[in-house]
Amino acid sequence: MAYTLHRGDALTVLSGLGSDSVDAVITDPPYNSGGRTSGERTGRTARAKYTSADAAHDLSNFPGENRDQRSYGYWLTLLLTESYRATVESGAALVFTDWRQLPTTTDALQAAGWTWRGIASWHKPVSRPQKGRLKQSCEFIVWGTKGPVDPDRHPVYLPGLYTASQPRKGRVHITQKPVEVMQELVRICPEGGTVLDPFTGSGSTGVAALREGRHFVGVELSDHYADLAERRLQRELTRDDFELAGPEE
Amino acid sequence: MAYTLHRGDALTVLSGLGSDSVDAVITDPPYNSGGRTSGERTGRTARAKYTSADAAHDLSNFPGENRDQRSYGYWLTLLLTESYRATVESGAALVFTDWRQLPTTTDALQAAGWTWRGIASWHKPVSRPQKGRLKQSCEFIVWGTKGPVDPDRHPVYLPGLYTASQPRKGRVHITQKPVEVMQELVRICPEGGTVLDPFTGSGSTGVAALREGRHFVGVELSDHYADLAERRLQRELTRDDFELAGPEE
DNA sequence: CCTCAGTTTGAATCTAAGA
DNA sequence: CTCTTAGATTCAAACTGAG
Repeated sequence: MAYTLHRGDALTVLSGLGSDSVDAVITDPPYNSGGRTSGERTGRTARAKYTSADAAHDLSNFPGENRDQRSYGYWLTLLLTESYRATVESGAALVFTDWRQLPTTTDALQAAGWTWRGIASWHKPVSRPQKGRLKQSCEFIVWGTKGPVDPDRHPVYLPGLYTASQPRKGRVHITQKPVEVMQELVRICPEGGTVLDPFTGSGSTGVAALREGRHFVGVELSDHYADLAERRLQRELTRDDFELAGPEE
Repeated sequence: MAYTLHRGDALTVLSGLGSDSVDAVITDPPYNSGGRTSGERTGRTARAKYTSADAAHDLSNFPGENRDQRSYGYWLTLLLTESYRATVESGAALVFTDWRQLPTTTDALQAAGWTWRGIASWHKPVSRPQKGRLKQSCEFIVWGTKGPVDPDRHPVYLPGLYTASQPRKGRVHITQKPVEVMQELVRICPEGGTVLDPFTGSGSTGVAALREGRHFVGVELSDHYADLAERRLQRELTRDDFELAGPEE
């Protein structure tokens, strides 16, 4: 298995990728959510929006959270359009989103040419309860394919609900996804194929891909997170070479 | 506890309901999904769409499944607008939907004046796996309130994920919801308050409301299902009188 | 290696005060 | 007025560390 990590803006890097060069796009774009007013959504940092006021941790901020609603949809469409071009026929796209951006995400996916196939839920057992409300304990995975599903070429059965808490020990990103969830999801890509994640962050998608025998192509804008991802991906390869066992963080 | 069951078209009956007369609207409208083309969606009956050809059960068909996409959204907006009028300030609406109609449902809810508050998931563990795909094992509950949430008047904490299989034994409606899920959801209505369900079907929402100490107002167009619902609701009241314990179906 | 008690915190959400 | 910042809320999972 091998990986490539591009440093730079997702749209710019994607437009340089070859057509039909990846088998699946699995990514967690900035949600651009978190606030009732436009000012609250666009004028605050991700850290200010998404970390509890009483949290003691000191995780780094991440960029891309300052678009208004209209331009968020437009930008996501452009991004998914370039991803579509880079993906082979009958390849899949899996896009994380929260409840607020779910309709925008399904619109963008379809506008970009993908055939929308469904919505899966990621349930986080540890989430803040709210008086007088239903808890927001799920994030969502909007998914689609480039053209028809080809079940014979890649006969995999995946769940529609994933339950896992965010990593706590060794967590390095505010919105870091659990590797065990990503390991299930990367199986939508055929073994030996290539997974693309235009928003690599700390690299959980890549780690999962390598562990499951898929190649990985990532893009990350922030140097801080690109360094982190590089380290985690490198360690994964080394571990692979020496056939070490045992769980990572 | 008491219930009222209106027989007739939901929109017509709702427009006759008094303003601010109910505390929560909890309903499962016809999804109008289940086909990729407009022809597939509108040309087949609900029974043909939602049951396998070899299913042994003999569930009655239900109407309201023949709208095209645009008019489905329009109709749902009208319905939620009338429901909004009938609901007290800070009352809640909980609307079931499948993945295909989710964006239309959040649009309709907001167009009708409700403040959209979130999306909860209902997970059905027993659902058909699909080769090359993520399983569609979740339906969704889009919810909102009429104006601000009033957590002090009604301090309840509800989950964001509900897990239960569709009733199999004793199931009388194609899309019948598990009573245990509905019993959790009706708690969004203050105790002693009134729950409205414009698509009563076999009456699971009403049964749950009565069991949890809420009044119930239902509307059902089909005589077949209205009779069934009437019987189940009546039995619930009788059981209540004699204080019988133990599970139903 | 287990149990048990104690601690921490969440892609939240809202109010009130300050600038 | 608007925009920003600080503070309060609260359940349960997941982790810590002692015995």
